[in-house]
Amino acid sequence: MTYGPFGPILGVMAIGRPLEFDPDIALESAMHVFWRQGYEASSLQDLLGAMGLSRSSFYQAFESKPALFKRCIQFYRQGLVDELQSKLRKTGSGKAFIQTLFRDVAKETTGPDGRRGCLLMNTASEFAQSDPEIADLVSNSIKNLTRVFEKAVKQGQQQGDIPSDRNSHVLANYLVSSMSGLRNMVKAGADSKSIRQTADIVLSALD
Amino acid sequence: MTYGPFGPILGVMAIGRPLEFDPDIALESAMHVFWRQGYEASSLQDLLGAMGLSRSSFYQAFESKPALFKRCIQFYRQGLVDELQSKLRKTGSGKAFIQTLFRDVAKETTGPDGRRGCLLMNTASEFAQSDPEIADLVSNSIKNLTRVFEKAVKQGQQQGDIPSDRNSHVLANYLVSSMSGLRNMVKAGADSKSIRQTADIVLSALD
DNA sequence: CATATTATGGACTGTTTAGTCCATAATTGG
DNA sequence: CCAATTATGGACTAAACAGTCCATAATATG
Repeated sequence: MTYGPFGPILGVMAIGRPLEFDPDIALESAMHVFWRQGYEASSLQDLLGAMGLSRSSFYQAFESKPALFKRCIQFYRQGLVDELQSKLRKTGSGKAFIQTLFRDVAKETTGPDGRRGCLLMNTASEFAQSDPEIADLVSNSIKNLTRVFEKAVKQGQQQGDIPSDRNSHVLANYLVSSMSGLRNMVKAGADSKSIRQTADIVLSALD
Repeated sequence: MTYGPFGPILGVMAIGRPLEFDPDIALESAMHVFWRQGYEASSLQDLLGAMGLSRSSFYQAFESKPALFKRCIQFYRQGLVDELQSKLRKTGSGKAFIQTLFRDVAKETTGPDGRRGCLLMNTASEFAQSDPEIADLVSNSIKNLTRVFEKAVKQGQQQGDIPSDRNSHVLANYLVSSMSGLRNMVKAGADSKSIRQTADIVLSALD
């Protein structure tokens, strides 16, 4: 019994011809296309090119363009939340974690991956409430994200770096909103210096 | 000599068959479509329907879809800046003007025109820097907008309502960024109460 | 080696897209 | 009333769009 490059899963060998691509890598490639260009501006051809798939393989594996997009959002959310939680753990200080996060937005003005914002906020902007399923997906993802910020705020309060009389949930909402605004300023063409200055004012709410 | 409904301008009677529509009203109708749906999601058919024009009349008067969009952005910017300046004048207090503006975002969660954000920020989000002409248009429009905020901040400082040791330009950038974030939270589905709470934290930077 | 099953490549489809063209209508000026 | 000019309606076009279909390839199992 031989094993294909992407099987077996849980010891169950798939029957029939094996996939010639890694679905997770293809999904991630598609995510980057949507992240850079948005949903409407990403054609199936763009996506197939980035994923390295033929139409047949794509439709067999991902059902449709909207279905792919929804999976991309979940994939993005998962990666983002994991990354933030890991950073928070490593940093130790709740306040320092938040400060670094906001100050680093100034770095997003350069490079090939600069000025692409956050996929969740980009999607909120593109769809607003026009598609209920996507609205739900975005809303829930942002709630997840907010929970990480809230955790960081509470940690900062316990560590004596953030005033304890503040409502951590409200502060977390404020941070998410501010991050969204900051990143949209980057998209609008703001330079690194003004982003950094704005970030510092945002952060002054934690003092 | 008779006068058509939209002529003459400056006493010059146009030769040939007169327009059957008001170009400014048509432009405004198109603007609302782009505002609600974004550029890519607005088909020519959507636009023609809203403007009440045939294809021929449209292309004769507005050249192309991208050309129309650019005019819509300028139209929006003009209206927005005029409206804000008028409000600032009427309010008298620079700080109160800013406070009202931010607190009123909470009202944007309801009604048919709710959750559509700001056309300029929506466009920044949709295009980022992918189209140089649009990037320029958005960047300049935001600068205009920022100038109004800066004026309000300076006024507030002269009136003793905002600390004078703060850089008014940096504060203005912060306010524009925060407004963008707040409105994107509205698009993401945030409720009126949390928007109001976030707005109040944003405004605490003026104390 | 045969059969069952799934994956793949490429051709194909119907729809929608932005944009063009032309015959006709409505106006001004002579 | 006629010529010049501009506007309009509607048919038309070529390209792009998302999605389908089918013949063939590659694997596992018996």
